[in-house]
Amino acid sequence: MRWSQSLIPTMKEVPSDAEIPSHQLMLRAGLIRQLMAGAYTYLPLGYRAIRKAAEIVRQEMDNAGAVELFMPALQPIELFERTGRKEAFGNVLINFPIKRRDQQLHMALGPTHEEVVTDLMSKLINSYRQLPLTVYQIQTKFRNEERPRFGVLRTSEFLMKDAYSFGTSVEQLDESYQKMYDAYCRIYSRCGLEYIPVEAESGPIGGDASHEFMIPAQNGEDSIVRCESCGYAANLERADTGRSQPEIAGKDSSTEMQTVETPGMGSIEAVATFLNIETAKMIKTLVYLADGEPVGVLLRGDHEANEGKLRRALSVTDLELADEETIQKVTGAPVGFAGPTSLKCRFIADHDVAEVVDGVTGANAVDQHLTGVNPGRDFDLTETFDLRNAEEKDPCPRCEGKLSFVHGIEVGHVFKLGTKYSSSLDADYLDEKEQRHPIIMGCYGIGVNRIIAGLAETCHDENGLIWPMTVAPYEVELIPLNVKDEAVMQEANRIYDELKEAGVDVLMDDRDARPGFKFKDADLVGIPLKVVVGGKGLKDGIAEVKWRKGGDADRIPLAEASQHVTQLVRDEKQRLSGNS
RNA sequence: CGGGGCGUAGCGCAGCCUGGUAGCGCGCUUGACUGGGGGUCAAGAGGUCGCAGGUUCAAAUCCUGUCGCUCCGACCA
Repeated sequence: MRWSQSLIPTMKEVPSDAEIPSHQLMLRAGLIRQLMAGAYTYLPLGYRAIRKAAEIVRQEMDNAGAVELFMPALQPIELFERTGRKEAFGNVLINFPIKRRDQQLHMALGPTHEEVVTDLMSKLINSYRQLPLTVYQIQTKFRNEERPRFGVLRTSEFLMKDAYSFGTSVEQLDESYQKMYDAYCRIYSRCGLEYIPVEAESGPIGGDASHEFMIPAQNGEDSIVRCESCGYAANLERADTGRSQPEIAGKDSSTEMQTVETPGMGSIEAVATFLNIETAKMIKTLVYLADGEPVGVLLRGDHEANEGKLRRALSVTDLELADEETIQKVTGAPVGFAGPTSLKCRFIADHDVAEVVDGVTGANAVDQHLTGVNPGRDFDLTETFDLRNAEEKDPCPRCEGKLSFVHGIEVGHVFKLGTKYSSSLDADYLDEKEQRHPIIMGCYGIGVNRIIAGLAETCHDENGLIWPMTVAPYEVELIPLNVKDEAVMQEANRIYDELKEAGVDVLMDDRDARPGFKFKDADLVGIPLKVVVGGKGLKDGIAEVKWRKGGDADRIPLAEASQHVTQLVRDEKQRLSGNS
């Protein structure tokens, strides 16, 4: 492609709306342009990168034995009603009524396709002999994001590869899951991404195993908890801590429990400041509604509740913070003054609560707190749980190590679904004995746009993007320095034709611009290999070949230039693809 | 959904407080020079100041409303 014939609107200045590097660079390098909040056009360069990433995904899916199909983005709302996800998605599900003749139809734009595939399979699968089966598609998904942000990272419309496995047994599911897991690892390495597979919360959907694939990045939305010594890695939502139930520490303390006035101080911060104590001295009491029943949750003042852990500890599916009315009823006080000593409902406590000695907690009365409170003495405490978010330096759940944190961008998620959808949508098969069973499913997603955004976010320097060879919109940028110099153009055109002939994706900057200008644009756009043909080199009969990522230029005789470059491109792609 | 910020030329911004001719840099067009890291000179084009209402002789500027974008937080099968 000749630059002059393409549409590559590079920008020298940083658009004011873009905050994070990937957003700024994708805009500046002419990859994308915004239509509205959460919706972007992929310009020629951006779209080529998307297609390259999608092709890698496609190849690895095919290799893993999945078959590609293509489902409608338009879906009847009834399917979501049957699985209960119209409710679960709520406002995130884009849906609307449309008129067709004298009928009123209600449709949704697919936020994902569990319903549609499961419905499909309920019609196509009858026998265990047809299973296992894994299908996938690469398709646009729609979600009404409450808050689109970070440029292309969180949008209302995005390209996703979603795969679904169908099997007759947990063993088949495990096998499909493992194949997808392995394929994902290959996909991210081939894309030149640094990635971490982490244990993940599978959400209300359930399932006993789930992994997310994360790109470690400063601006990632997710917090990843890691152990350097054993390699344990989990999403903060899911991360266990290696803490165990401690001795109940203060039950023999001689400090007396006392009531103190804390007018208007309904927050941990306010009370701690007022009493001039550490927040770790406080016992925070949160009131939740667990499957409709009020439950008190005790945490140390400086800790955060982890709702996934709470759900598991309480064995409930529905969990939300209680409303003011419930809190008033259970504590006899407005929000902010709850404590365990006279709570009118059951409560559970985190391990660290047991270690608080002479602590401070709510008195279950307006504008009053209690000091000198000791677990086991002033309120019953015999059993404690891991209920809070992991924190830096917590003990690892798997070894003797300590936990540390990194931020990550989620680029993939695999999980075992079980029979949630097959049960509600009647996707059954008959086994050898003519018994009917729901199909056991798994589901596996990859955000294709996020691969691109993740690369932009992590692979760049102060001058611009630096693409890996496998996903780069073009593999080689050919830069004739003076378009008006016939000798230069003759050589450049020859090399351009030869590279194209050899199957190399080459972009030639044939614009009549000054060299410095073209160099700057080349750096911004980040094509991995640059070939410069200019007057100076021409005199010596050479072209300069240089990697975008750095290093000196190689002077290659003009006659060998295209062959040399073709080999470099092949070697680099080979390197990123490993042995496959 | 709660809290902040910003809407003035394609992009980045000034002007608004204290009402009276709409400006700067980059980009764009034409020409000349120039030609190895965003070059120089000259001449140009480009704006319902987000939108609607109000106050005023007069509104980019003051008031009210509204829409959009954005950041922080909540939410995110």
